[in-house]
Amino acid sequence: MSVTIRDVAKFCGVSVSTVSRVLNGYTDISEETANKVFAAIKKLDYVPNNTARMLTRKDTKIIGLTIPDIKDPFFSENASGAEKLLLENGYQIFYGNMERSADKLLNYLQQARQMRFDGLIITPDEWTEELLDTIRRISMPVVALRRRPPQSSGVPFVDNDHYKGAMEMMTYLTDLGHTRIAHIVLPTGIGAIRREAYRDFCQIRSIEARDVKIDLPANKLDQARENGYQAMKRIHETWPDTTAVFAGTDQLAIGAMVYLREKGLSVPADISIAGVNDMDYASLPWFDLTTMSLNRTEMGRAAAQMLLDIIEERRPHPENLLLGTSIIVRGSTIKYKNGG
Amino acid sequence: MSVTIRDVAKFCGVSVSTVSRVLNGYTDISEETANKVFAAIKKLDYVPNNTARMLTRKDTKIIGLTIPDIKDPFFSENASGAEKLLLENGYQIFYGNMERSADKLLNYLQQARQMRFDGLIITPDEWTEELLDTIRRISMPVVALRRRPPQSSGVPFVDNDHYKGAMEMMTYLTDLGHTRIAHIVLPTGIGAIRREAYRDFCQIRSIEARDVKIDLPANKLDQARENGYQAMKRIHETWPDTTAVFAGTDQLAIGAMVYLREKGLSVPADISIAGVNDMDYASLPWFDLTTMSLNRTEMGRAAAQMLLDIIEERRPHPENLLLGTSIIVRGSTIKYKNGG
DNA sequence: AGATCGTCCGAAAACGGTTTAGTAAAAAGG
DNA sequence: CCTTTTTACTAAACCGTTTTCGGACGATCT
Repeated sequence: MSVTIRDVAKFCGVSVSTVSRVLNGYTDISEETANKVFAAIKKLDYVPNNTARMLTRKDTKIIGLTIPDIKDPFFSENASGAEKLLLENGYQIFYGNMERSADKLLNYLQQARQMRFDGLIITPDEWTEELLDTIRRISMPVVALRRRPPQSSGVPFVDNDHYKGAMEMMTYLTDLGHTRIAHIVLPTGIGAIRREAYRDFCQIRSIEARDVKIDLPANKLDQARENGYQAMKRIHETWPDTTAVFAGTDQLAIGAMVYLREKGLSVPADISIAGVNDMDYASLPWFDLTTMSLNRTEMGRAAAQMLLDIIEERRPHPENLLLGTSIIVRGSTIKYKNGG
Repeated sequence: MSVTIRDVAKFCGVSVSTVSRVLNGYTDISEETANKVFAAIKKLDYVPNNTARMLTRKDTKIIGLTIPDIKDPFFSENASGAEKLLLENGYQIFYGNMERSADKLLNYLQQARQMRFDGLIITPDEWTEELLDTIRRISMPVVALRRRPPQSSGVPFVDNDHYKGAMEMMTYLTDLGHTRIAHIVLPTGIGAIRREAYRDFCQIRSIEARDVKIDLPANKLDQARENGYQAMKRIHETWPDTTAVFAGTDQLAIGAMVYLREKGLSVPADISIAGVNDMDYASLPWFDLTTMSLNRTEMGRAAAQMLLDIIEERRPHPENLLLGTSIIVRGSTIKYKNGG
């Protein structure tokens, strides 16, 4: 069919192993032979068959990277951060789009095993027993992104420090003078962590905790805006004197804004709103949204670095990594004005 | 290292070829043997080595899918449409994130060749000679998405019918009574097609063509909003009596709205605005954007179908495919009111 | 001159599957 | 009862690389 290493060898009258050596940059080759081989390769338009190469070598230089939902730009940025570092280190990336399905993930892990990937970066929506079991069985380096695995699993992971971030946001809001602050909680592990921070904060400052949890399963978060709307409605009906809302997502924040707009309330004059993520349209003048910004690409990069460290055995048991977040202050939050 | 087909064979006292046959569903196997083999596979937790399998077979059941920019949700939806169909047909998808770089694409094609993919769906930003040459050399089925290749290339492609869609949009706007309609042109092939439609339309209806082209290279379209702003500025300064704007993208449309907002002009009272794509936030009440909606997932699906047809030789030379678009009417466009 | 040492290269054995060709035993046909 | 066909399986070649081991040959040392 296509031209093989044997053709190249024959063409320039050397052995197959010599050609292989040249290709892999061995030094025990005379310059003359090397040149002959390179010329032949170009002439015959020879391209090594990677599947054959993978078969003999123990490594494949492929690492798998799962994306929970390819339509969500957040994950895309995660991915591109990881990709960059991996490419620089000579690895190929095999993306897997999970579409928020646990089965797809399980299936992807099997594929990864069949193809003998060198490692995996995964972002499961949930850590089930079955998942942990599969990870154990495929016996390949895995690092987790954005969803903390059980400690017992031994899977290292990287995420933003949502606890600290939420604390900072709450500090910022109270510094503005707000004391009646509601919180819209995502139905995910991250949501839980931020709620913990929120409640801890409320307790420390002795202010009332007003959190509302989105009641959607984690695999349907794409209707975030509608949920923000509903959550804001509940907040407004339950605690009408709320002066600030910390939403678990910019999407939720904007959903909340839609509700307020309908009710004729204005942001930030009547109520301050903050989100999380710094999505690209958060800065539009209509929203001008104060938000807790996460290190999107940096996270992916860090996870990739951690994985490489494991694969190339620079570190046997890397610890978990929590990246810092920052508050981006925009116009949707202002000082609390008594009776204003 | 890990358990191979030979281990399975030994374990249940049959030959390697028998196990292979069982795995591949051959019928000349007694039920008894088959069961023994399946049991052994489960017991030993055997997983076939896909790289070895790929080496002997001529097909790999892998198809490559390039994404120009993983951060752009438009392409993501393309991809997920294609992915669905391909998975259903037993293919794995190997995504390639091009980050708008022609070099990355070239490199990806080389990889595809080394790994012996069965086929490729690509969305190049530009059709260069080098690209065409590489496609020719890798000799594998390719279909193009969203960027029309030169006819001579023989590469089939699928896209939305932008010419027809633009015509429809212009018809819609003139039906509303507008005659001074500006058009913001994308600096891509698609932009050119729509401009052609726009100009043809203007000529037919004897109205003035007012098109402004974004002067950004195709690989920097992420600043679309800023460009929409600038384009609207130019329109407003050049033709202050413009009553409607057809923007090449929702992003551009929103950028235009930002400008108008700054100038104290209101949409749609002072000027009607329409976009293209029906991005998820187009429906937000602040924008409520009339838009030309494209078949995002359907496109990907169609391209995948076309590729499968070629690979499985159902069709030797598929023609190009142009999908229909539709106008989604929202509040950003209204009837032209003379002196209103 | 013989022993020792580098340098450059080749033969052959993997790697883990698939597939072709063939065979022994059982069933069917005459 | 002998031949043909079918059934259920196996041996071995093959896919295209990498890698180990060793060999030839010229240079250097004693």
